[in-house]
Amino acid sequence: MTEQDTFPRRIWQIVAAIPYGKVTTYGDIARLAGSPRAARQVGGVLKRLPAGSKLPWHRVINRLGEISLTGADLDRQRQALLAEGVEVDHNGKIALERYRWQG
DNA sequence: AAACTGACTGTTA
DNA sequence: GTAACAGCCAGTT
Repeated sequence: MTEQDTFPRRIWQIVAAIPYGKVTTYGDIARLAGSPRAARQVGGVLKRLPAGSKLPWHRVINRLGEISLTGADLDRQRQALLAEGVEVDHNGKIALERYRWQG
């Protein structure tokens, strides 16, 4: 097996496992990936996703239950979440206790 | 190799 | 409720 075990690959695998209609946080993904202090790097991986990726990156939000993106990007993520039934207010705030995914 | 960057988080005030 | 700071650590220059 020539498969490498790189940080981005672990992140991609975890994000791919977030169920439809659920969300999780950067910190939780980092913890599941085995680098509990690498929440920032999780954001870095998602930011650099290959164009055309089918990963549900929009299901990842911050620990306060808010979308971390701004401007047009925030709006895109909000629309993607609304489209799968996640309630997001106009500021990008989500009821984390209600939609949180526990891997 | 070294410096810089940042889709984060916890603490402090 | 806000804002400022300091750790954090993998990717990019």
